[in-house]
Amino acid sequence: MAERAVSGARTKVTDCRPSALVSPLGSTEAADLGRGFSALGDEIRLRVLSILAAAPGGEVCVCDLVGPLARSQPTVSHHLKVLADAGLVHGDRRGRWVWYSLDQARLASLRAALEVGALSSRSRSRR
Amino acid sequence: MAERAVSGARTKVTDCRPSALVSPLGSTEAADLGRGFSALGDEIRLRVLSILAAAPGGEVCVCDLVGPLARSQPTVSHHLKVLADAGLVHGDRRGRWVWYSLDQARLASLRAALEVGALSSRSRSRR
DNA sequence: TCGATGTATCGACATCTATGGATACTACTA
DNA sequence: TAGTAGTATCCATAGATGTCGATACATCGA
Repeated sequence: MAERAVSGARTKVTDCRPSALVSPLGSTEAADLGRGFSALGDEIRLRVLSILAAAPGGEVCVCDLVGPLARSQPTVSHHLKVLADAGLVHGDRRGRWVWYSLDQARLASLRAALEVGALSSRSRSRR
Repeated sequence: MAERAVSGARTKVTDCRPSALVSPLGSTEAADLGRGFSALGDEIRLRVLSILAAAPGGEVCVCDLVGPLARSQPTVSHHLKVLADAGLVHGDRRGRWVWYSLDQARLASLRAALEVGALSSRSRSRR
């Protein structure tokens, strides 16, 4: 492989073959994290989470999201489903309304995954 | 609006109008975070970050990614561009090779954004 | 300068996703 | 039992995205 320059100067290199570099993040875990971050990768959904986080009691009725988000009710419902499927929020029906709240554990696990240490080693401390 | 049940019992409610609930996360910031998380929302790209994080010296040559990721060279290049555009990695050409490394500050800022406190209040501590 | 090698870009394609209107479902109320 | 209101699902559509072969670009060595 192309050896790293240990201190500025490169060692003599003639080829660059795929090395024994083993990804410390397995496909399964990467896929799970990917689903979580993918759900976070949308402005509307981030604003939903933000509203939930800021709400007194930590929960918000769907009817209180449609207005601030400036999206149709079906679209808001769709985003809530994406967030729920990703494990980031949880809906609780009470009568006609459904109240959504954050899943802080899931949020914390995604946050933890962004630590360089977590990215590079999953050997121990499986969150 | 549909008032929250303060302690189990709901107060009498007759309607549910959009409230003065103001999203504490502005559209601009949400869009920027969204770009970051969107880049993280892919298995291949997460594995790239993982490999970078685990690499001695914190950097890896593109040629050492194609094999482990089991994707074509153009595809790997595409993903690296997505990560770079999102500010998550940085490429450095040295001769024929390009070495990529993590942008740990960007990673940290995304991680910080996932704290419930950060989600709910951006008033102070603008990271 | 020419050939070889590593990387990025282009082009095309299949798939995924955000969006919202129409509508079904659920629960409250008269 | 209707009628009403809040939410979810269905459907269609436009745009975004992942993938890779072909090819252009950049750099090194002869």
